[in-house]
This record gives sequence, structure tokens and C-alpha cells, in this order.
Amino acid sequence: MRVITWNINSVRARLAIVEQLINETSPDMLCLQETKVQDHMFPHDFFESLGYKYRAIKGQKSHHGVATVSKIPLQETYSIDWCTKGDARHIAVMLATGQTVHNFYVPAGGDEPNPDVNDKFAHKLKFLDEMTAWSKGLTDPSILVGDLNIAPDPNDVWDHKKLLKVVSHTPIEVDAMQTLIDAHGWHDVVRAFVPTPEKLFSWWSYRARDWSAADKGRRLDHVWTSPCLKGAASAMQVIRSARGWEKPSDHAPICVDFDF
DNA sequence: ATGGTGGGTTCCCCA
Repeated sequence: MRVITWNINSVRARLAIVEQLINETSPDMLCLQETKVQDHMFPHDFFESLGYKYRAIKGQKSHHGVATVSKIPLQETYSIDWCTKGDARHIAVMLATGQTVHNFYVPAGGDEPNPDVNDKFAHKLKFLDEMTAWSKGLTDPSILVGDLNIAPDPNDVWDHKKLLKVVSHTPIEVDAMQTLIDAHGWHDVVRAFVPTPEKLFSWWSYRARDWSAADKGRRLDHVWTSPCLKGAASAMQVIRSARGWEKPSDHAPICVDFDF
């Protein structure tokens, strides 16, 4: 099973490059974040015509939104309302083979990395705390993908020292993410294939003059598995070229092949 | 120290 996760930054604005990605990589399952579309306006016909008959979507107006579309039947789907804010930030799909795939869009957290003065940063930390508590009780063999908005390792950012006070790489978030990982023993599939200290990014700001030459990226997107699925991934690729396509997302897709 | 770009919605917010 080939799974791709991609923060698409509006699915309706990116149909051309979604089709390009599908044509070039033929994923069995595509997990999108920041779809920015209400459920009744989701481009169902587009995905149906490309063979993605099974779709689990959780959208809202303007912001956030996740969608998991699949060629493989989905047994059951559900969304968890993290921090009881009614945000569309999670969709889970269960496969006949027994695994559950969780698609997440973790809050970005605003600019100021201080929960006392920045409600968005406080929300991000609370969201991670709830994910930690939830991870402790997980029993299904699980795959967790998505835009987690944290680059945990010094080599997950272009300049560790310069980003220590920049939301996405602050010690408080990195520690919270490590606590989350330890709560379930989450296995980092991406870093298993490209170990640190090699630099690896999945996001580059729109604001850079020449994103590729400057290469001031961060690894904000992740693919994790339960410990029991540690050996199940046979290949992984960050599709960096997609960041240079026409009218791109600011995130690159991550493609993982599983032995089931 | 600052502003740079892009999407969605509404005359501004968020990333």
C-alpha cells in the first residue's frame, strides 16, 4: 500500500498538481491537510474520476480541513474533536487488513512561543497533550501522518540556532513531541530512511526569493507507525520536486510504501 | 529589525 501525506493549502486551488502527483506516483491512499473547504463543496467528482472511490473528509469553512481518499475500501471512518473547539484537524480510516490511518493537522501555534500571552501556542501545546493521552490508550496497529507543525531535530531545520525561538522548533514544542512519541513508542518512518544528521525538510516558505537555492526549509510533515508496524515500511520519499510545480503548496508530499 | 507570498473571505485573518 502506497500512502502519501500532503499539506495542500487549499485542495480546490491545487487540483492540477494533485492530478500531477497522482499521475506520477499512483498512491493507493492520499492524506491531505489544509483542504480549506466545507464538506458539501469538496471536489468528490475529481477524486472519483481518478479512482479514489473511498473518501473520508472533515472540512470547515476557510481554515484547516483534512481528507483521506483511497482506492482501497475503508471499513470505518471517524474524526476526533481535539480541544473541543470543533476544528477539522483529524480524520481516521480503518482498513480491512486491520490498520488505522490517522490524518492530522496540528495547530501551527502563531508567532509568539509563550502560552501565557499567545492563545494559539497554548492551543498547540494542549492539542499535543491530548494526542499524548490518546496515544497511551491506542490498541490498533496505527499509522499517523500529517502536518504536525513541529520540526523536532536540529537537522530538521535549515539553522537550528536561528530557529530556537521560532514556533515549530522551540524546545517546549520539541519536548512535547518527544513525550507524545514516547507515549506510544511511535516509530518515525521518515527518519528511518534518512537518518539524522542529514538535513531533511518538507516545507519551504512562500516568502523566499528562491526557495530551492536558499533551502531554508523545515521538516513539519511526518509519518509515524505503531511499534508493531516498525518493519512494515519498505520505501520513503519526500517529493521535493512538487514544491517547484506550477502554483505549488508550500509543503512537499511524503510518500511511503507499506508491505500490506 | 523588517517584510517578504499565498489562500480564503470580506474590507482582514491565517499560514
